[in-house]
Amino acid sequence: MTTPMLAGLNPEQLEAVTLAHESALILAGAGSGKTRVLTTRIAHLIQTGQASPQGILAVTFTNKAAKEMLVRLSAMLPINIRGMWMGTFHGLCNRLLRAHHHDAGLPALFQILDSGDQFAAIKRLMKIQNVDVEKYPPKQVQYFINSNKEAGTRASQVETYDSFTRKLAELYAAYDDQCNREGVVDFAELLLRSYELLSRNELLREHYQRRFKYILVDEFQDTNRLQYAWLKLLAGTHSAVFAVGDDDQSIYAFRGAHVGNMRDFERDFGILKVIKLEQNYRSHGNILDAANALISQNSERLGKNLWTSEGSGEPIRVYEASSDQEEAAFIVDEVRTLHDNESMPLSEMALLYRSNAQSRILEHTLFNAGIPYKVYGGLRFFERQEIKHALAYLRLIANSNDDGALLRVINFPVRGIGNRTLEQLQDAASQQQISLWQVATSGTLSGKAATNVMAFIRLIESMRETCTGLPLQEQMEHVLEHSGLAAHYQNSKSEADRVENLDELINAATLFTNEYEILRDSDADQPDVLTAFLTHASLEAGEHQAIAGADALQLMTVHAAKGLEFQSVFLSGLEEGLFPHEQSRNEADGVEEERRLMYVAITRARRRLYLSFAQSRMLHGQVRYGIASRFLKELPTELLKRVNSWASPRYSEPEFSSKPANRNDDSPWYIGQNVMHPKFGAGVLVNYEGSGSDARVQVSFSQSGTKWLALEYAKLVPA
DNA sequence: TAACATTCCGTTTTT
DNA sequence: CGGAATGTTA
Repeated sequence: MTTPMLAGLNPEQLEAVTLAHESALILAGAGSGKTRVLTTRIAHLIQTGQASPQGILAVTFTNKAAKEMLVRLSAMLPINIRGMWMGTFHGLCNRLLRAHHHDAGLPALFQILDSGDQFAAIKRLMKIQNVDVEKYPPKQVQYFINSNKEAGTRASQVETYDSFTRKLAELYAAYDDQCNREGVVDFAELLLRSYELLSRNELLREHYQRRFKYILVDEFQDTNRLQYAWLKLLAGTHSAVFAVGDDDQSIYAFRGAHVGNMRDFERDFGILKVIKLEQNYRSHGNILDAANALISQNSERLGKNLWTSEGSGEPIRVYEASSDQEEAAFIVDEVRTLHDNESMPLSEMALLYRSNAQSRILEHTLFNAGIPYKVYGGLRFFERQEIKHALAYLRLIANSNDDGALLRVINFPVRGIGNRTLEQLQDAASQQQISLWQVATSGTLSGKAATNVMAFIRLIESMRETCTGLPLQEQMEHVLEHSGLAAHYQNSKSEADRVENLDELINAATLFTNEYEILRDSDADQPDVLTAFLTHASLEAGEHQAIAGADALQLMTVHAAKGLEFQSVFLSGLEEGLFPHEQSRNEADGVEEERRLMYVAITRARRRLYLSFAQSRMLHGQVRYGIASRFLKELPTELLKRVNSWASPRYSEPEFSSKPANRNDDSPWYIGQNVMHPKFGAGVLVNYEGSGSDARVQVSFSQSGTKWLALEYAKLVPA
């Protein structure tokens, strides 16, 4: 009685999909069909009548993952999935808080601050309170607030042991007051508020506990403590929680992810059996063997070994470059060869690096070679200045107490409202503990400033009046036109792309409205379309790169590559200090997290993997000399193949000396060596070529620049 | 208020 | 070195 839906699942996948009403931990290795298992289980539960769509809550970490699940699910199930709660933690918390905003102590139209908005709000608060930003960097205050919220700690509960932490706790309290006055919540607040709502309100809690018989969690290793507590609360004692994750791919500890949640889950939910998905459908054997060998060096693993039914494939290619430039040149050459001779699409190749700074030289080299490439990780659509400005007008229409929105646009475009006017407004506002809007409308100001401010107030009010009841895209057009934003950007010649983005924003509004109407039909208690759109803008900031289409090489950090796969992967900068990053050495389990990151990088490759490192690299405007990453030495040598053109045969056995490699065993010269020349003085050896009597070395002299010298003739001595 | 100069800083990042 | 953020001047 196997349904077609279950056909093709391997035994472990099948076991996971068809589990009865019990909580389970699914250890899903990279490329093991995790998303398929999740979606098939949901479909199976519904199809067999074990659950109705409204009895299911599925939570993911990113919007992308949520969307993918939704798409796959609707392809599997003919029926509408209305009533099912599927989304990110933040999205679901938002939904809960909208539905019960009164019980949660929030205004119906509360707005959501993204991290940038939050940062601005904190800086604003500190300025009003005259806090020394040298002593209390706003970034640190933000981190303090967020990590406390993620630990479930309110300002009043923070343990303070000195004047410094007391001040931080004080700022935390003041910040929360400010948010409450303005009717805004930050990301962490969405979760904490939602957690507190459920924990305080027994009726509500029991209602949802009864409703969600089945809870499914994706990327469980990335959950933080608050998210886990939220899940536990929601699950109660009767829900079956299906947690899917991979402890070996936990790479977000630095932002609060707590892998320990996996062990806690086993304990707290009395998990009897952990299902391991270890068959990999992505990579060839050599790549998996390398990944397994590497990750086995970590302690504290739940334990898992990937395998494939496919062959071992090609060896992993290792390239040792003399410099970052040469490394880039090698990669570009190789990319071109793969593309031209083996007709591999550029989009099937990824160029990965540990830190964003590394992309510059790679981009530069690619650009000069005329190879199309696409870098992931820039500004996202809804984070752009012009978009934020436009949305600020809409936010003010929805909620005029949003001081952050008001400050962003009260004088943009310029309306003759300068700093001194704003200071007057701010002083009065903090004095009376009311919003800037309330001060502005109360007639405290006088003179020309008052006239200008009143004109602004009237502008917003007239916009609000006109927009009420209009379709979203018409509201957007009206606001862009009457705020003067459109004209402002049209008049500026250097900002043509901003005009395009604003047009795109109108487009986005139209698209959003169409999708939202369908959703609203199925669920009546959804907010109005404007609030929903503003929420969407905060919670889903959009793609990192707007321009899609043309075949292009994919450039990104290893973090950004998680979840993706490519035919060929180039992993660059495998040097101690860079990967593993030197800062990771000070952190508890820092190197283990870096190793997991390396594991993620390796397992992105389907067929071909290149690992490269450079003996010298330009960093912070200075040449730095590095040695091969320890991670290279942790890979079995029989899986590797050195591909340096100059490598002498004896180096085909990979060997990464702790000292930068000599070319000849009998040569005293190595890259990075300090040398002395009778005429040019002190310098550093940066490159070499040839051998024997033809050997030449490149030396960077501190006084006389960089020169090539024939070793046989130059009177060079080690220094 | 905008253009220009200066200073600071430098892992990874989604919501 | 290069950018972002802050400070200074016309």
